[in-house]
Amino acid sequence: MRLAPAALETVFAALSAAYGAQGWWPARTPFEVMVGAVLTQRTAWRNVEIALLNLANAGVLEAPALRCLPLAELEALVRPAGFYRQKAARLRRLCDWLARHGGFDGAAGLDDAGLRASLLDINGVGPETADAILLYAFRRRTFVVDAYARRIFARLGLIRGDESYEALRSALLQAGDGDTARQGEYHALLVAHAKVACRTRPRCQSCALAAACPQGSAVERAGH
DNA sequence: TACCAGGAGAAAA
DNA sequence: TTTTCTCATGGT
Repeated sequence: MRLAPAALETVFAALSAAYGAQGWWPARTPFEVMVGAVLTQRTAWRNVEIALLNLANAGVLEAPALRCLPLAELEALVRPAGFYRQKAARLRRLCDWLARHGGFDGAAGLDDAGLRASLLDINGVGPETADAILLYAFRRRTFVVDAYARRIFARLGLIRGDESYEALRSALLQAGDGDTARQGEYHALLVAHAKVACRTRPRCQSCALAAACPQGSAVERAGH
């Protein structure tokens, strides 16, 4: 599939004007990015924040400390983020992976494709989690195709919405010529927009993309 | 009260 | 190979 670069640019410009600079990802360290990426799987970010605060207060928001923590204690700390048994095990495997690769700096020695493949090899790290980690922790160029991106681009009529993850990622990468910082900003703007306006039940009256969106005009025509 | 939230992997068909 | 099921808490 193909996407028109101009369409992506229009969306970026409108969202950028509406929401301003996002400065993502909300984390202080690359490791915190990685932990947040796992914890936010199918989970609202506010619940992730509670779990992250628990980890920080326990002094285990760094890989070596978290790796040594008994699993039951880790489960208790990440419980507010939901799916806590799975996520504790996934965080543990992520720490094991870091240790195997000589820490963050060691892993950063891998090239883009090698790093992505290696991350995807971790049980519990799928394509979206891997891309979030690649983009925001390792600053590699990729596109995070999350539920928000899928929903917004589908409502705009730019995609069908049921395409495979890889098909969308490659189309979005090809259409966007931005550098890593811009890719990160793009995804952050999509998240902001999905939370404010393009929610599950869209609030089209306050939508910065309404002019370009079939959904928005449909709502307008219906008199909402 | 029911629904929803930035997935991923295993099991079943 | 594709679809369905499971994992779970907390806010609206």
